[in-house]
Parts: sequence; structure tokens; C-alpha cells
Amino acid sequence: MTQNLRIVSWNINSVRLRLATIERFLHDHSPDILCLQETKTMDEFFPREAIAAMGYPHQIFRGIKSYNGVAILSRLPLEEGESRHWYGREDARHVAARLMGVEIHNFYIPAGGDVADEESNPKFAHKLGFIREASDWFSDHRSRQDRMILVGDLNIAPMENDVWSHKYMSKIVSHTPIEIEHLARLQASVDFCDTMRHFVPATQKLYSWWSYRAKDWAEANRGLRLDHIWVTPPLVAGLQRGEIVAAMRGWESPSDHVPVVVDLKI
DNA sequence: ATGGTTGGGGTCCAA
Repeated sequence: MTQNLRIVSWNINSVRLRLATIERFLHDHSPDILCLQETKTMDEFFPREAIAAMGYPHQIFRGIKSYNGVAILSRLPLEEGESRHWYGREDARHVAARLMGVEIHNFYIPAGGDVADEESNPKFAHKLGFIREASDWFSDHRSRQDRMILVGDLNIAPMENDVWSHKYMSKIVSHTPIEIEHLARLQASVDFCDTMRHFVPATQKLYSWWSYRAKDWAEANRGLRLDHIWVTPPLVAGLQRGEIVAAMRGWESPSDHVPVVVDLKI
């Protein structure tokens, strides 16, 4: 028996500030599963009841004060998945869930600071070390035959047309060759398919984030595709549709990231 | 040319 599933990855940049935005998005798109990053609140302050009232009573979340925080919010019952701390830090960057034989991993990979050097920049070392550990974990504990979905703000735009300027961005954290190599290693660990690129040719520009610092985000259009939904090989044949809801960057008081939406049969 | 803005928590850090 197959079931249609609509899953979303969205860096919300404060779940409490953007409850009305979340409600509007859920009303417009009706996902089955909403995965959030940068919820920026401790678990005791997570707006569980407000989100349950929107039709998403099944929730698994991890938060700390001020920074990071991830959540998996669902219409359908979830079981807790296998999660752990990465790079020796309990900083709420990963949460996992299981439903209907599929394991869902929601990641918020460290941004990595400004300098693309592991020696001088501890934040960059954290980013690459986090990805290496996660790659090894999937290689050692999971296989390409497992039914898994990995989503999140991975803070890396891997392909030339995932950035507004490949040449300029190749020196900037988020699109440097070493980060792209690390992300490729994570992707290859269980042969994850990059679902948006399954639907959209590599020749076409595709962004999910635009800086707050631009005077006019749409006019400048200096975007990056930092947010991803990956699936393992057994789920590829069921992929139906993918969308990055770019127009939401123009909503009032937006996150700097927009949702990535994928429909698949599981 | 190294700006610019946003969010959380508290008078700065991270993105």
C-alpha cells in the first residue's frame, strides 16, 4: 500500500515570532510533515498547542535558548527516531522521527562563520566536523536500502546554479569546494537523491535563501539553495513534485529562508 | 567596497 506524503523543510528563524506565517503556509500548502530549523526556543516555550490547533498534534522537537532548534510537526502519528549529538555538542541541530517505515532526519548544519579555514575558524571546523561525523554515522548505521528522508538547512549550496554567482561564491562560506566535497560525502553515504534537482535541471537557477541585508531581495536576487530534501533510493521512484516557495520571501516579516516542498509516495 | 538586516536576550552574538 502506498501513501501520498507532502513533506516540507523550512528554516523559520524563530518559531514563536512567525506563528501566523506558519499558519498561512499550512493553510495554503497542507503538508503532512513540516520540518523546521532555527526555532530558537527552549522546549518549554515551544508553541506546541498553537501548532496542534493548526492540525499538527504529533510533534518532536529539540530546542535550546536563543540558538538553533529543530522540530518535526505532523498530521500523522510519529515515533521518535534515532538521534544523537554531533561534534560533542548538545546544541539542538538534529531530530529524527519514524512514520510508516520511513525514517526522517531533520538537520540544521552549522553555518560555519566567515572564514573558510578549519585551523583559524572554529565555526568552520565545527561545520566540517559535524558533516564528517554525520557521514560516518549514515555509512556505519544505515544503508542505501533503508527508506529515509533527510531534510534541513544544510547551509551549503552544492551546485553552480544553486548560487547567484559560482565564481564569486566559490570563496564564500556556503559554496567553497571543501564544503561541497563534504556535502557530497554525506549525500553518497547512503546514496541520497537531491529531490529538487530530480525535478529541476541543473542548468536552472534555484534558491531557497536571500539575505536580509539586501535593499531589495528580489531585485538583487543574490540567492543560495541552502535548504534540501534528500531521499534514499527506495523512495526515488515515488517522487511526484517539488517546489521552493520563493514568493514567501516577499511576505510580511519573512524568514530569510523559504519552504522546500516535496510530494512523494511512500 | 567588506557595507547591509534580523532575531533573541539582555546592552552582543550568530546568521
